[in-house]
Amino acid sequence: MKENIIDREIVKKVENKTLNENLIIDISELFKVFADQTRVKIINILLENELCVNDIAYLINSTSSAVSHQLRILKNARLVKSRKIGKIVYYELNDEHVKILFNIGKEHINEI
Amino acid sequence: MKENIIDREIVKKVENKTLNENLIIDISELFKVFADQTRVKIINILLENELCVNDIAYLINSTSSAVSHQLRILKNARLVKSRKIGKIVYYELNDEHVKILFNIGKEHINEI
DNA sequence: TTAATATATGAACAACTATTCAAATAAGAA
DNA sequence: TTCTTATTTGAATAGTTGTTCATATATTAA
Repeated sequence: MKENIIDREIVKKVENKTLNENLIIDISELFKVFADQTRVKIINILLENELCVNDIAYLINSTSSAVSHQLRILKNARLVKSRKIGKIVYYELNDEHVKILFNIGKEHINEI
Repeated sequence: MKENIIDREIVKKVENKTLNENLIIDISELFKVFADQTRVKIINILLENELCVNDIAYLINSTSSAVSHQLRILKNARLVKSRKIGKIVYYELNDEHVKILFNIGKEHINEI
């Protein structure tokens, strides 16, 4: 498992600033949520409007079941929040981080 | 597949601003690269120093083979670049977007 | 009450992916 | 040359995950 060290000085320097394991896990878990076409499509159409499950499904050409599953994942990650009016559930983005991450991702793509 | 439309007015409004399919795919592909603990660990230790494969493997307690596989994925996504000196290959982050995405991800975690 | 609609949920399946292992390169040392 | 080291690579395996399907729940209308 452990490999030989090539440059001991740099390794020691870096060792002192490594983030703790749990933060690394949390960060990768957050990005996992963005790592799916369906969820990115949902985030994209929610950028400026709240929408209900059926309309989301219609707009991304999917089923309400598939969308509902993905909305649960987005909600668990605190990326969307919802409010219920009668039998309709409206979803919207939870905060600015979502938009910022989405837009920086888009920037990176455009500059490749 | 197609669901009923609940709010036709909003749906029409949103339909006119949907990003094209390819951009959505590219964005989700980009975030997929961040969606793995090993790759996030690699990005984390490369934030301030370039490092060779063996030292990366040592620092994240992995093998050079596993790291090499992941570095290839990071390189294909243009998130890292490398230079070779003798038999040693040094990897560093490719641009500021990587750091920005990483840090915004971290911010989001800290505010949850 | 019954019927229809919107959403949520659990299980099963198929597709994807990270790691391991073995082997192959590539470069320097002996 | 041969040996050792650093890195890469391909195949196999195990674990993960998104969609589908059937069903359940919740709300409104009739």
